[in-house]
Amino acid sequence: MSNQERGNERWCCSPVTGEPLSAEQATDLSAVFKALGDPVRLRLLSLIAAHAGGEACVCDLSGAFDLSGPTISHHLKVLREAGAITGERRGTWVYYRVLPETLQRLSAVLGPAPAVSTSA
Amino acid sequence: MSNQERGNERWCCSPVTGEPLSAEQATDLSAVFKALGDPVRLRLLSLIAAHAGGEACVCDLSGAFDLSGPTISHHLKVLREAGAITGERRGTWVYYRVLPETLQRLSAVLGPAPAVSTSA
DNA sequence: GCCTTGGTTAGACATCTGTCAATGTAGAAG
DNA sequence: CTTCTACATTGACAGATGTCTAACCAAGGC
Repeated sequence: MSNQERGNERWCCSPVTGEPLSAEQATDLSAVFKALGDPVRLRLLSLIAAHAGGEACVCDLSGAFDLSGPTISHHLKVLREAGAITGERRGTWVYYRVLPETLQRLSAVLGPAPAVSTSA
Repeated sequence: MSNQERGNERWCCSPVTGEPLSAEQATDLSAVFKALGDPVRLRLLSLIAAHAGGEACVCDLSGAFDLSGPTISHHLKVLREAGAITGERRGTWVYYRVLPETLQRLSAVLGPAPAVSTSA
């Protein structure tokens, strides 16, 4: 089996308790987990997600950390490249927002996830 | 690790879309995400979870990788220390199994929570 | 006792990662 | 055009991480 293309095979999958991940699926998913595997990035993500309007500019975020601007910028880039967030420039500021489908994918893999409404 | 004050404060939390994680929660959770942030470990986890009986010995696992025994052992240790799996020796073999509550905790944080109230 | 098999531990080493200071860029405001 | 603010990129560096080989421990079987 497993003639996986970038379709469902590779991106969506039953929980790990179902059948084992292929090497490709694991590589793919672990890249996102890795991005979340840093306290700063995980907090950045949650700050963005929880911010009013579902988006936040860097200026809203950097105040929560004792880190330099470039470091925050670096972490945001990692999250962006992992597909966890997107950034859009509006005027002087850059607004970030979460990409829910990426997080849902992880959630689905991890577990018996709370019954999600909108089908698979 | 083990006995942290398991008041819901630190261990359980609403999805990131709810309210931002505290620094401690983020540190705690990111450690587990980090453990899953490696293709080999993620596949190990899924192989264990999907194995018959919910457990697998190292001999069942190492065949799936082009890695030395010690390397597999190292990854299993990382997963164990992150609280994702446990290992138990029975006779000659060591059997590993998944700790579902850890995975569920991650899933809960990531999850868009069943459409409760879309307050934001 | 002595091997053999299954697995972990200990070092060693190259690569990756998080951080910062310095510099660069995009837009707004004089 | 110049300058200021908001962010990003570059380059450097210490520390973490993944991998290996070699050595070690545990359980059986001879």
